[in-house]
Amino acid sequence: MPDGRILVHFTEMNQNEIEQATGLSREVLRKWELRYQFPVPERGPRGQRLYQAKDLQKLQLVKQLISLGMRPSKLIPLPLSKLQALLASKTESSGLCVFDETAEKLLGTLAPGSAPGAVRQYLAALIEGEGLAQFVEQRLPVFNQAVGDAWAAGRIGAHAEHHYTDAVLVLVQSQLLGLQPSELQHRILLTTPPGEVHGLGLLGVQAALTLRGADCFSLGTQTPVIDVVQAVKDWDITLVAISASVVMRPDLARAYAQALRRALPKRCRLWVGGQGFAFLQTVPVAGVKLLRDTAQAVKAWQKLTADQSVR
Amino acid sequence: MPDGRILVHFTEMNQNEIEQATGLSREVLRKWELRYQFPVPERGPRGQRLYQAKDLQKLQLVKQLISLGMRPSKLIPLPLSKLQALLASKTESSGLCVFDETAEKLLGTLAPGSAPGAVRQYLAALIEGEGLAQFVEQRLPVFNQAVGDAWAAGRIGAHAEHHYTDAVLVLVQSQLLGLQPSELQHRILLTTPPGEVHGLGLLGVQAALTLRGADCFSLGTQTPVIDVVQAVKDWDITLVAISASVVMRPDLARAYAQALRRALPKRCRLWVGGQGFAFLQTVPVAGVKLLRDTAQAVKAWQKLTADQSVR
DNA sequence: ATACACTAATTGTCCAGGACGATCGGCTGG
DNA sequence: CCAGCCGATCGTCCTGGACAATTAGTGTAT
Repeated sequence: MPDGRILVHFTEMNQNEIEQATGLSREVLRKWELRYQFPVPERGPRGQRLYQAKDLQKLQLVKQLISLGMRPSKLIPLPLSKLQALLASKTESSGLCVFDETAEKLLGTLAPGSAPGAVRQYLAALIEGEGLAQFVEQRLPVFNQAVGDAWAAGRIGAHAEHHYTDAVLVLVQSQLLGLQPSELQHRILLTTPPGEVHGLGLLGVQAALTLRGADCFSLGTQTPVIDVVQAVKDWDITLVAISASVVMRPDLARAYAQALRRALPKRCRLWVGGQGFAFLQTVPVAGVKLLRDTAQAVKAWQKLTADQSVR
Repeated sequence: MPDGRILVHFTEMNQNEIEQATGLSREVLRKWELRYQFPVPERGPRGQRLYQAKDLQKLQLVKQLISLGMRPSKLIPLPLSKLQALLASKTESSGLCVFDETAEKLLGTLAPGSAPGAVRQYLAALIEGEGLAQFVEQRLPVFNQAVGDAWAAGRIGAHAEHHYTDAVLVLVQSQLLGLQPSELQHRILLTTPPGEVHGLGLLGVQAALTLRGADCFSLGTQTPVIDVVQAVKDWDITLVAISASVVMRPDLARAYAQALRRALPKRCRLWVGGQGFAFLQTVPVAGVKLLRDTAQAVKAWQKLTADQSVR
């Protein structure tokens, strides 16, 4: 039985590693060090910062709380225990934690100590039982939220989240393989902005639309504007769908949407979705359609195809 | 018919965009500007650098040539045409360009102007015809190389490469779905270092080993050391396989391997492969096994299981 | 008391210029 | 022809400062 807390093997990490582990840039960490005296790293022989593994957890907690709307200056002076308490109260109060029996079972298959193949088995059984459409539109959004929350709350590790992602991807994609598009007036291109590694939201849309006969092509995650544009020109794409999760910084998401809209041909539609684009609801960008969830995407797709058939 | 060269829509990009499009960091670009007077960006109202789209191609070319072993100071002063000529001669002379009829056909399905679904159809037919094992071990390495070269030579766009990756991933993964592991003495964890986005090499190994009864789990790409360690503890992994492509910087690859070896339990084996780890052949790291290709991985796996059965 | 405008503090990003270690290339002597 | 040395190259990290954008706080008018 692993105890899940054996990180003490290496006590020092250079800023490259800390950047990868926390998602906080060098520059931000340096400013924090100057302004709040945390984290104060050791120094190597040439004066390089050597961050200590013991600071890692606090940094991760602080980052999560910031993404929940709190301010760095209030958070960083707090001790670890306070931060954990804060996070717990925040995740509960915000109604984010969904109470769903199926989702709870899923989290059980991801919890430390469970077999690594359990998730896939569980998901496969679920798809088998209720069908892909039901799974993609009803279950998947709840599951994704639940897994994200469980990770944020520390209930499951980052590796478990990746493992869940992998399982969903494999299962859903293989189900989609056999389907033939019936609606040939549109070609849909799907991807996420650079920096956004979460592709599951997109997968949900792809599955839902493919089930309704759409002709979808995925570029995977993190496609620069310029490559999206190339693909659109090359393949005569008529609809681009972009997804971004909460972890995407809103200003970067907005910049991406604007740059893309500017660079795409006018006749190509641009749909964006996911919590990373939620801000568009208050401040829309011309020519960019915001979709709150998979269901809305399906609706929009049905409307689109209906309109075009009439003509 | 798209002409593939319509990038003039937006002429200025901030350093965030240029970083994503070229893969060159802010700092490197600034040093180049100081040392070689290229690229010299426009400046925004606050003095920020606004890189021009016209410099993009040259930067990409220079980067490719550097990765082929040339020096920046020799390359950057050259005009675009010289760089293109250099790249052409380099890719030809280095024997990298494989002459393989099947690979040529594959590239045909990826070339500008061809239908976006063609790759998947072609690959599916190939797998159907010759079986997964043959495809994974014989075709895939050649294909990956060919696609990578074609991208480097500008024959296909970055989007086409992503599309190829997506197609292979979906097809192979769905084929693997039905297989049950028969060799239960080892659990294998597969991933790539942070910064390495190419997961196809790994997929090849995963497929080859799964076909031989191994129990493989993929964490996707770009897993920080700390998360790999967590997964190993959590799931009682006994073998970790890491892959890195040419684009991975050797020093970072080495640092990753060393950090991982240090942090992993002793009883957990560590295998690395791909061109990104080729340098290990001359300067090995203790406790890290280098595998040149999928075939060698298969061999090592067979040896491992044979040894263990004897006991 | 509530709404609103306006000022002050916070915070992330960018800039300039410098230092340094690792690597590369060429030169020299054997 | 080759090993070893030395200078040039090149990417990374450092410091310290400026600034815009956002947020928080204060005061005023209705």
